[in-house]
Amino acid sequence: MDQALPLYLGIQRELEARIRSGEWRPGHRVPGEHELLGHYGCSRMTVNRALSNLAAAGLIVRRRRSGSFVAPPRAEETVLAINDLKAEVEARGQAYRPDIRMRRERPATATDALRLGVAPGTPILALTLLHLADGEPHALEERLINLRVVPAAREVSFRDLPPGSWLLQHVPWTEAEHSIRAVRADARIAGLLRRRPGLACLVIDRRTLRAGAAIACARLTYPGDRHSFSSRLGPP
Amino acid sequence: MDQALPLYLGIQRELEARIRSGEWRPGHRVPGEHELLGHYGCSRMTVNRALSNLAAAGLIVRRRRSGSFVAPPRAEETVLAINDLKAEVEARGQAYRPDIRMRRERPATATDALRLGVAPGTPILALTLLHLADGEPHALEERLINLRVVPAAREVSFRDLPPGSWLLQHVPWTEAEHSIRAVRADARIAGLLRRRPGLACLVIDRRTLRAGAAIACARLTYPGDRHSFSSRLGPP
DNA sequence: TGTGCCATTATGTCTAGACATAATCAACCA
DNA sequence: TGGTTGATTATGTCTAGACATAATGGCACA
Repeated sequence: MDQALPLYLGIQRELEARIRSGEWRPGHRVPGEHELLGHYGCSRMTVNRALSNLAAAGLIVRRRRSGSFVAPPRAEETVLAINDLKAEVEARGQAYRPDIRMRRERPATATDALRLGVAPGTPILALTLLHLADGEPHALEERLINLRVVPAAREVSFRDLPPGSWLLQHVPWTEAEHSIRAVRADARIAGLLRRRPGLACLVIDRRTLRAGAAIACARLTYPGDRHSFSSRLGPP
Repeated sequence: MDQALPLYLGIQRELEARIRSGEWRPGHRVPGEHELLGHYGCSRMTVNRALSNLAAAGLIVRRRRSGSFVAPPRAEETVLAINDLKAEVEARGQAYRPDIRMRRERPATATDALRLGVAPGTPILALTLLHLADGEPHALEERLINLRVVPAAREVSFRDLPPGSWLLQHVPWTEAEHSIRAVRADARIAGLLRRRPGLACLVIDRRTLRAGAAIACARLTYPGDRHSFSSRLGPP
């Protein structure tokens, strides 16, 4: 009963099941290509593809002359999908509106330079804006854009499309750095978010680069009483 | 000057560069297999591999009869590598010691059942422990283990190997759920972490499952003044 | 007793074909 | 005009070979 499942995928899943179930523990020797092609009666390219995919997924380690072995368990990883904020709010069924509180074009100060990772004096665009969901502050964004890399940002109002979404659509990035931490809202942050000072907030710092050059950075501050990030990992 | 770079990888990188640089925008038609094999003078399997890899990486979308196209930009994703805490502390060059503050075997209460996702009454092991780095509280862990799935946990002291590391090594998981948020430390949490109440803390809830059955869940509370999670995404 | 070299082995890459499948377009017939 | 059919096209999978490469172990030679 061939249910149109490609042969290489069938082999791949069968091996994967044995590893995930714990039947084959880390370090266990996986049958080699010759054993598998004998078992399944297919060509070497086909079992090679199955094994290569498992190796690419980090489930096995392949070594010449020795064979393939179940890889040690990988460190647990959380994948946080951070959509742009417009999509994030609209996904919750709320009306989105950005509220630009500050917009300034200037040479990078020492602080800017440190945050963005450019030389002081580099022309930048600094923005502070509130992301409103049904009129209520959803998050505060403090953004710096490197105008040397993205001069076109000078001409954009960001009144409809927030800078995160705009950049995502106009400037491809190759690397991104993130850091997530918890802080207490100081008076300024609390005022902007219309909360009491001292509220615990989730702060995400993101810096995107292309070919080593900093494109932009953003600090997103979410009121902790309103927000959490969730994710689910594993085979769908 | 062939620097031993496999042909398929060379093609793959060349195409990838054009996409990442923005030269080919989303929706742009990527040269098909026949065009590429004419250009590179290699067989179809080789260019197919390059294109398949790009499709697997989400950079292009392949459609029969139509061709291959640059994929729309993916939503930004943050990958948080959450190592087990012992490794996390030792990576910082500090001495790690777990301090078990509570350990109780009991049928799941209504609260437990909700957190872990099992039926009330299911036998569980509840643990509260402090992860100490050089004697200072690094994080608080409140863990529930489903003894129906992992009965062996009954016999483990967790005094050397904390439960997170033990489970990682002994029970393979297939799915994991995470949620990250910021909260203010209440009196109990603050006392355990030896901080002032009201401190902003990062709270990570993690639930691991195998084949739909809950294995364990953990709530990790990090004092916000000591900790942040970082990650870097992109080609190595 | 080393030490360098060679044969063995398993994986890594690649070729030149093959048939299958899905989507699309155009021609055809009602 | 509208729906059906068939040809075309690009991708998807697969085969049976090939040579390359890295690691290992043993053998021979000094």
